[in-house]
Amino acid sequence: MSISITLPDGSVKQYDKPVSALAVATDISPRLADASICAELNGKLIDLEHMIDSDANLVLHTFKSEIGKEVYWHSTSHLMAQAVKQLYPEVLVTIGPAIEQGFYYDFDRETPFTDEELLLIEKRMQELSAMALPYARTELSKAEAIKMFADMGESYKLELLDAIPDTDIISSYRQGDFVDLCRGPHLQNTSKIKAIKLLKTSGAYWRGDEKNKMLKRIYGISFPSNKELNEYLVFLEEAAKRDHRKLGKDLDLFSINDEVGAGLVLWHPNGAMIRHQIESYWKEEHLRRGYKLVYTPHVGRSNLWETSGHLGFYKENMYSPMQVEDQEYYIKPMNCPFHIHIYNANHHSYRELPIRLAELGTVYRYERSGVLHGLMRVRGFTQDDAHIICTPEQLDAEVEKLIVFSLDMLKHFGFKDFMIYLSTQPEGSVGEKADWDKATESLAASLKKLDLDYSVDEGGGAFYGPKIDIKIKDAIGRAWQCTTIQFDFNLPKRFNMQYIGADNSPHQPFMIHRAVLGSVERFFATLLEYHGGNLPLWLSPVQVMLIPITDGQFDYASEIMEKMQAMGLRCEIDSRSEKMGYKIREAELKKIPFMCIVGKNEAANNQVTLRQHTKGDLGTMDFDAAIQTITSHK
RNA sequence: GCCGAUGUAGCUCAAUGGUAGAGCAAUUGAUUUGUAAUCAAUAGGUUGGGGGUUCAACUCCCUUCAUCGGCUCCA
Repeated sequence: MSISITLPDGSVKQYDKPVSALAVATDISPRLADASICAELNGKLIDLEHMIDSDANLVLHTFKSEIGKEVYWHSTSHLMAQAVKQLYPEVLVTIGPAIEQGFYYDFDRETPFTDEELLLIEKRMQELSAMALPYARTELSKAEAIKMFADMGESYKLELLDAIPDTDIISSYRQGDFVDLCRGPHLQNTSKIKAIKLLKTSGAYWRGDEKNKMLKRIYGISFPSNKELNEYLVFLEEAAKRDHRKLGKDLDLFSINDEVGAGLVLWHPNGAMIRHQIESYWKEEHLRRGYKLVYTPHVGRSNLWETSGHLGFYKENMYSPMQVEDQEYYIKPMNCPFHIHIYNANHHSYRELPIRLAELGTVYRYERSGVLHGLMRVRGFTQDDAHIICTPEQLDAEVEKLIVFSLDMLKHFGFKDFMIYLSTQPEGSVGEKADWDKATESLAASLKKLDLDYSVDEGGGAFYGPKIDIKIKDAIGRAWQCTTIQFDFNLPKRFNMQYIGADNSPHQPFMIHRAVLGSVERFFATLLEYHGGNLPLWLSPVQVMLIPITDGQFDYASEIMEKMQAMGLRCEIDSRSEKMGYKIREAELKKIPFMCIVGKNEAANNQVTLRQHTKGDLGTMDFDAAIQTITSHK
């Protein structure tokens, strides 16, 4: 008997009898064996103890791989469930998966877990880890599994089993006195889990449905060493410093005020200047690419929203109507109906298409109180909206242009990592299947042509059309949707949009609804977090702070400031009676890109001393040289 | 909306039922300074709002609003 095991580097190991993945790892190096978490046998995940009895490709996973982390955290969630069951036997277990950063487990328990209890659970987990309990896999029939979990009184597990076909083989994992329904794989034993931190608790609906009972969730994370855990905790602290809500306060960019209302943003002068720069750039780019700018009202008659269908499908996100001379008006949650009426105000020939109407349109949506989040999720926000109205033949080219445009613009702001999603037809959608297929293919084809990685969100489209979304991550790795490119099979029909074709008869155009930044508020927040508040020169509200060393240089500093302002630089003078070090410190804390220090020497020689934010002193130089240095930064 | 936590001066935070306080910021004065905090004085509060318990409430209870972390939903 001969078994050949091929490893990812192409090397082959020969065995004359069945061998475990762990043994193969040991043959490569004992250190690898120690670090290994699980393995992938011909693409299927297995436990390290799994015996390999025929030729196979084998990949060993350590904590370095995503899969390794996932299994590690999943095993930790089992460990946590064991600790919880030991401490609180009355609690029922439900599910406990690994997530992007750590794991959670949902429990059914009347009282919430307190911080003190979290510490107790953590301590028990450490004790259980020290016992090095093996994670033992058992395979059983569904009937056996039902009996086992019924005997244990774990009703949620029975509910999960219900969804599994009767003939399937079920696996369970047992460590010590705890057994859980689980596909696996798992770590060899609990001692592999070295550093544990339970982070927070929350409520979570059973199976994610708000009609179901709310369970008590515990989130945690674990690492193979304390060093890694500490690094992670430091990362969280660093991320908190980049939080746009903190930066917004520290840099005096915006505020949200109780008395004004939740989810309504006040843009302070500094924030407004940044926003102005974003919007100016946005408008220029749109004009360069054949868009027409439009402006539309903030409210519209109820008839409009009836025609558009919003009162049917979007009402719970709309504010109550206001009465004006016996007519009902609604504040707008979207800009589309207005743009369509601009299109419909005239007849259009196929020769005019595509028509691209763009607007920074402020909309208001009712968001449930628990979901508001700084600038990321608000109740009044400005979409960088546009509607592209085109013929079916123009579709592919327009979609491709849009994706290129979106990525170009996001890159201009410094973003590099995007997550792209293609969402397809959901249940209960409007429009013809053939149209959906064509539009979805068009989206997919463009993404492929541009060689972009994307995930498919099956059935995740809007009810009116498929879409492409681009998401960007915030400081702690939460993804927020920015760009969205959505087809609309609904509104062109509802508003009877038409163009006259080459055949001299009316046709219904295709419409794409899109936002590149998503909303100015959310984009601003993401931008701020991405740069940690250290915005590039072109976006900084104050670009240069002039720092006279004594009152004697105030006039000279004013002269410099006027010259800079004439060149379009945004600068201010710190004329307070403070020491230079103090003024520098303040300018650094305000993250102003450049400081221009002028003392006796500079004034006498018509020079300035430049200092760059976070970089320090750049030396004394002539005015022109300083300008050149400053403007060489974008 | 649901689960949990939190709400004290502009900001960051003290004060566990017994006279609301500190640092920074602000104002005023002094200081005229060479690369991340000069010194002093002054002012700043219905302790988120409302109600209750108590001789007495920042502190305990109820309610409401907001914020934070999740769930659900979404740009």
